[in-house]
Amino acid sequence: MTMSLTEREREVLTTIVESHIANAAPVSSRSVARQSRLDLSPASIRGVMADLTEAGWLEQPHTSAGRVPTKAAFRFYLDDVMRLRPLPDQQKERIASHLLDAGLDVGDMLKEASRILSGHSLQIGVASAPRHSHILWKRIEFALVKPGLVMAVLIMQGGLVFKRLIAVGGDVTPDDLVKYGNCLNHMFRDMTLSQARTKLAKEVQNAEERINRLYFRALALAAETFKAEAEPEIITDGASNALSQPEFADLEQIRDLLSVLEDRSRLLELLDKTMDEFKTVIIIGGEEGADDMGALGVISCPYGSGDHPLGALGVLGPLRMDYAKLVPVVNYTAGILSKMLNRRF
Amino acid sequence: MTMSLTEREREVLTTIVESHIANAAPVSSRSVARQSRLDLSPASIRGVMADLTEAGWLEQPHTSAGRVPTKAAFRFYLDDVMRLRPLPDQQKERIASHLLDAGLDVGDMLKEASRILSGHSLQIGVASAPRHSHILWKRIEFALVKPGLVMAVLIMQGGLVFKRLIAVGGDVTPDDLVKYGNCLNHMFRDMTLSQARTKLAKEVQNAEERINRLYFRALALAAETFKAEAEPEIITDGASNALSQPEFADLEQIRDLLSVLEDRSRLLELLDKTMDEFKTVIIIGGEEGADDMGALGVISCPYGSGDHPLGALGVLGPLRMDYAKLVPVVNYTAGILSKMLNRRF
DNA sequence: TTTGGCACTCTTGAAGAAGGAGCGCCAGTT
DNA sequence: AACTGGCGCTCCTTCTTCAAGAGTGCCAAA
Repeated sequence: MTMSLTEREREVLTTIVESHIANAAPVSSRSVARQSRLDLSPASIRGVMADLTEAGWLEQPHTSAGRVPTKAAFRFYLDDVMRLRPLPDQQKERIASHLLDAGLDVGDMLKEASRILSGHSLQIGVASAPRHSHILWKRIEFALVKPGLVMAVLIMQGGLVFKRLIAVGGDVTPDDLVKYGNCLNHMFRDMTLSQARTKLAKEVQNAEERINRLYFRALALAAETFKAEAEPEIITDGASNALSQPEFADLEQIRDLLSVLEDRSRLLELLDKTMDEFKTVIIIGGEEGADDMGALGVISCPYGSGDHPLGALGVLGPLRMDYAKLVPVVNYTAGILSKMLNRRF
Repeated sequence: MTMSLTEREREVLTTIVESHIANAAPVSSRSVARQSRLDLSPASIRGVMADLTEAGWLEQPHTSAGRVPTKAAFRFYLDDVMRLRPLPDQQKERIASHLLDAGLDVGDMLKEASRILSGHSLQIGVASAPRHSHILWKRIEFALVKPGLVMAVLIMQGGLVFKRLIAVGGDVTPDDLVKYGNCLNHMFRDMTLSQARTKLAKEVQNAEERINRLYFRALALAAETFKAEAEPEIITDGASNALSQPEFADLEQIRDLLSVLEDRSRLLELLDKTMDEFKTVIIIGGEEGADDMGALGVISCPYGSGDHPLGALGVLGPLRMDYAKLVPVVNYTAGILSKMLNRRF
């Protein structure tokens, strides 16, 4: 399976993968003979297919069926063979105009993006909100909702907002709050939220109330603000239309899909993978860290401002997706989204 | 079907509905004879069942199968017969403690509530965020994110927050913003958002920039804030565990469910029904305005502060649910949630 | 009015038969 | 040595048949 393929094997394997992607069915030697550039009879193809099967690139559902590509074959196809089909201008325009209509709010943009992705793929569109590990602290403000109850509003890069209610002593005045805010803003401005969280934890340990009461109080407020688990916000769209795909005739598959869809934190991990590399990544079920996601695949691409990524978006579907078409769709959508975010600074 | 039932028919129909709820299968005359209080032979029961079938209360999947209750029968059972089973104290405690752990944020509470509901029902838990038509304006604040970009934060009753980015002229100063805020707060305080929206529309028409520039500018900002469609925020949980229910062996049913689940605005309409009446309501697929939701049912109960409802929560599942158990669960959860919200004022 | 009995219908599962798709292998051809 | 046509084999799929079982509908007797 690691051994290299002859030119002929390459061609056969590629043909099989593409045919399977197009038809969702096992591929026979006859149809390979017809479709491939090779000018060989089915009998000759059969020989090649037998070799490929033995080497782990193909599988036979049963003795007299055609062959189905294994995950390894998909990986090979994705990495070594696939030529992306450039996105027609018309589609680009449609994507861009829909996305631009979504408004200024990042949440709305992401919703629209996953709707677009699901529409173009007939699969499931997914997107992760800007991650705390990548987004910068701009300003925190506190507002006294009523005596003893403070609303903390953390404004981040790009106008992203995180809010939280905090119970405090009844003696806190609006003036105090302004001071606390200033203090914290001075300390954390332009850190990522994760950095801020770490620094905060250290400072809280060291600070002593007696020495600097203001400082101490401010830290306590910030700590409360951060108390909430960084909620893994993931937006998805199109689960019901994905069910029309033939692979989901099987209940087991549906269950896999829904459980992936509901376990947001797992989905988040997948999307995060892209961000480390800052490029489009395709993850196949069963591979490195993506076990327990059955025969599903994810195309995921980070979006962000200029040189650093904020979150990721992509398409979730069965292994058998039209990657050559969808990767450019995902890329383009991520690109437009990034531009929109950048323009706001 | 509108004609009234004899005592005997009532008893038979009730037995059939309950048996079908418990077993998810057609009910035979034999089992009715065994289960019902009536001391009759299967043959006699058969007569009654034939009558009920003719009158539209029962259906036969095929000639020699037992009978299945129609939607009308469910409606009859729910309205006239069902005795709610009181919730054991132990479960009450579990629900309350989970909900209390969720924190101060309304969004978190609702997430936890729908998780609880799905856990207790093995169906899908749903909840709608406080509706704009029912929630009161407390205070709006504007913050200048950078020149030309304003963040509007609308604080509502109970610390609920709605935020929005607005592009403005570059000459707006923080001082201006404070003034605008004061002006608007004075005008709209303690109105519901819907009322505020209506009033706003009127004022904008009448106001003339020349006469009162401040006033005009403030209104314009508020109008921008409200521009976003009141996004129908619906929280759901448990879609994948609901698939273990026998009714979802059928692909068609699954598709129904997922499409209801994805069309948030339709789901919202359903939940809104409850709020008008301010009591627990059970809606059955195909009934008044709930067509196109197939053979699904919703139990929904409003939550809110004291005398006026804010939103609703409940359980979504197949027609065949254990309503007698679940209605109290939903009620109790809504009650606790309401208490938690009230305590914050 | 109720009930036991019986014929009838329809589902379900198993078992077989026919048809077809596709492979493996081999012997003959290029 | 590489390729190919041909043939037998395997396995899936569909259809049919058959028997068993569940449940009804109806009738005649209690």
